[in-house]
Amino acid sequence: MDVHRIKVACSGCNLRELCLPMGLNPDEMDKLDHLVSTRKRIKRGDALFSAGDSFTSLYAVRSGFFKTRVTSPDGRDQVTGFQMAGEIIGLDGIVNDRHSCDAVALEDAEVCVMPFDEVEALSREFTTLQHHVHRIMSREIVRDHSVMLLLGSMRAEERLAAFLLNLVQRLQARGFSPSEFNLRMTREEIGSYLGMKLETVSRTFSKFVDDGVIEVKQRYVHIKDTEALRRIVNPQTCG
Amino acid sequence: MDVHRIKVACSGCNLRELCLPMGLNPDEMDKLDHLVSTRKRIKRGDALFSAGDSFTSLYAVRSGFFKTRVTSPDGRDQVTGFQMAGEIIGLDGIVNDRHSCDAVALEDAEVCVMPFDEVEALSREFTTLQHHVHRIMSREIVRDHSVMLLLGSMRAEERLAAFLLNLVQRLQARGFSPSEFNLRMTREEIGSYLGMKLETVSRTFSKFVDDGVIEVKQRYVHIKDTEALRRIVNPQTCG
DNA sequence: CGAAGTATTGAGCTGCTTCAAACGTGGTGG
DNA sequence: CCACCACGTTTGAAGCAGCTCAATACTTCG
Repeated sequence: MDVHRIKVACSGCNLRELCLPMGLNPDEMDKLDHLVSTRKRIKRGDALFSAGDSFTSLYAVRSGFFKTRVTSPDGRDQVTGFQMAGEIIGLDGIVNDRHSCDAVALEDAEVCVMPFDEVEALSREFTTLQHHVHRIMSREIVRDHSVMLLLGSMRAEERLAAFLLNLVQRLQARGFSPSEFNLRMTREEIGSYLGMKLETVSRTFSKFVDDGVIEVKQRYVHIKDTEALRRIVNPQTCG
Repeated sequence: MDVHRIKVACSGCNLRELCLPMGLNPDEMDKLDHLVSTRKRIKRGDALFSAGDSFTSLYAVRSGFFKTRVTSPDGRDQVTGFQMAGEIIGLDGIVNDRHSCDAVALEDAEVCVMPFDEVEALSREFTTLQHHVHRIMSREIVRDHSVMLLLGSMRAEERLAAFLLNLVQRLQARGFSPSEFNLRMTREEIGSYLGMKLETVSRTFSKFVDDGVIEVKQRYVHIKDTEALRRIVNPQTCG
């Protein structure tokens, strides 16, 4: 666990409009800079934390890409999310002072460490920050509900289409192309997230390619027809 | 929307050890009593709130039983949870100031209304309450992750067994029998929650009955062999 | 008592999984 | 530098868990 102390400021971070400092005024931003005093590098394949680890901090992804996953007592894994720059990891740990999932870097990554007791202390001072923390947790709950909808009532093609649209939308919010990107995760990890087997993920990709909706070369994906993907997610919406 | 003003106190509530006031000292409890000044009755089948409604308050279930559900643009429903006495509903609304799901009473119910801006104000005063609110949101996130595990990687029998065990465990925490209860929801609602069709739910119940694990008569369920249910959820855990 | 909603059960079908084989691809060490 | 190996991906073929469709029965309530 090597924590690199790097002089860092939220106020100068290019993610400040996506991340925790969103909407804070300069004064509040100053205080936040003090809170987020350390960063931590995680190498590809390493865990930022694991289920059972004691909970101390939230983490803001500064660069790189993570997956979170839960494991059942008999060893089955479920990927519960993929996190990219500006997103917050670790909220699962608050309730029991222990993490209940693993957070694994899918590529070399860097996170901002935010000790949770300091987050709480600062939240008591600044209404804006307090409300923002609440919004971040609520957003996670709403996101989880939409994953439940996906897992509970969509078919394989709909799941993959929804996944691609969600990914591209988040990448676009970060200034990347709305039509092409490189996946950071394997077919198996996508499958785990979407509740399907890796072979089904692969076949569904191939189906989309055959239909001219996307181009795929290994991890590279080019979305040729976003509207077609939308139609796949929302079949026969008439009216 | 008829709001009944009832003189009510958290301090005298028999759910205080399960609900929001959990772990507060008498002084803090007094303040909370002031916050939770109104209750609201909801008749069976009616919605406490619906997706799109503006968000103002959290609700603590005082009596009765709710389901929450999300609906996709093309009209598919997914039940995201069942809530019983002492549980908090409405956290989904914080992020966008609008609710993103429906909360529907499965039987005549009563909730304590907690205006969220007052919850936030009081949280700034009392560290205990602040942390407790965070824990409640975190608990919801952890719960959602375990539902994702269920939906993403369990088979029908495992899902239903996990569902029954979870239900009975929560009922037990409220002083009810650990082995028998009446379901408040239909097979279809169970199926929606568990990502299976109502016929499959019914067949799986019948299977459990044939195996001597439970007795079922319509909504009534008697768990005859809890360990067997545990073994179904966690197959071949060797060691 | 009748009607609407809920539950059970059967039979056939299908979408996804399983099992298997072959094919990249990227990293490593001879 | 290239051969090799581990890992990830694609594709095929067969099987099956859960779905669909359908008929019947039970329960509740006006």
